[in-house]
Amino acid sequence: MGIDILDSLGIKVTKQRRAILNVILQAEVPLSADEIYARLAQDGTNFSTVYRTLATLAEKGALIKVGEAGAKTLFQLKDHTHKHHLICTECRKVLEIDECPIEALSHEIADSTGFKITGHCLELTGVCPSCARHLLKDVKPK
Amino acid sequence: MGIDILDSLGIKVTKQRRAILNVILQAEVPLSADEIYARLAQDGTNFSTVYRTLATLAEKGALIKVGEAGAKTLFQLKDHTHKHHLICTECRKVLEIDECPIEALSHEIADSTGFKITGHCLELTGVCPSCARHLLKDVKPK
DNA sequence: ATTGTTGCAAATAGTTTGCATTCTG
DNA sequence: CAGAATGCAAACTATTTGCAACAAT
Repeated sequence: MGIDILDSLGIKVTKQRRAILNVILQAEVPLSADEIYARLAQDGTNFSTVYRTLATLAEKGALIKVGEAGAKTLFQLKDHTHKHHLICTECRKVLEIDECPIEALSHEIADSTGFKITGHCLELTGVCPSCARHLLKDVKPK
Repeated sequence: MGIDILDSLGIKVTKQRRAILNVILQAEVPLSADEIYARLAQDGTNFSTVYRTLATLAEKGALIKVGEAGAKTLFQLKDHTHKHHLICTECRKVLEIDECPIEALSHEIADSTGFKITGHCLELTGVCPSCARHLLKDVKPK
């Protein structure tokens, strides 16, 4: 599983890369490098390898980076079915959003700016219902 | 200049804060902490103070953070006139985009998810005309 | 056999923090 | 004057890199 993906990118198929890709394939949400590393612990894959593999996969276009400015980078499959995220600023829970109002916009912008548009990132932040409840009771910790 | 902003946030007006805010007010594009620090060099404002001030201003809602995941955080005024960005992946040039197709979307999403939507971030990436030209000639460096 | 990939440890980059000092309201 | 803000240096966190050993094509 995932071998075909690695193969089709024209990079060597190694045990580590398969393992990393599997973690990502099995995840329902975008993961950070250290979350991926944690789920890999038994396999004895090195942290540097995780970073290098993620960088390679992102460069080859198999993964995309998401996440807020200044926060840990999250990685997810560059999915055919294009998804955006809604992130809870309290607990960091991530929800997927279906709509993507950008495709249309991007042609327009390419024309007016001369840029070759290669990607976009749309993220909404908010407070999820469960955190909202806690915030009402407790004084906000930290 | 900018004093009224600080005042209205209910925080103390100091020389450093005024200087930092002025740099931001005068910038036409979002700036990173170190860019702000650089433009402040003569004023002898400390780097920590820059970070602390930016954090405070962002917390109070006067600034927003933008920028790609994993890259340096950029700060800009939270403008009434809501702007998004188009960033060149080669030279990091930043262009502003006028349209914001999100406002409408966010009500819809708030309803369906129960989240209280507090913000959003939309960014497009691409290659600017000038970098596109260079990429044609040179082999891409690095 | 050759070249790309990995592990390890050390280096960076960006950002945050503790504490004594200084300044604003 | 009291509490908030600053400077400085040191701590952190996330990420990257040099190099020798190793594995995939």
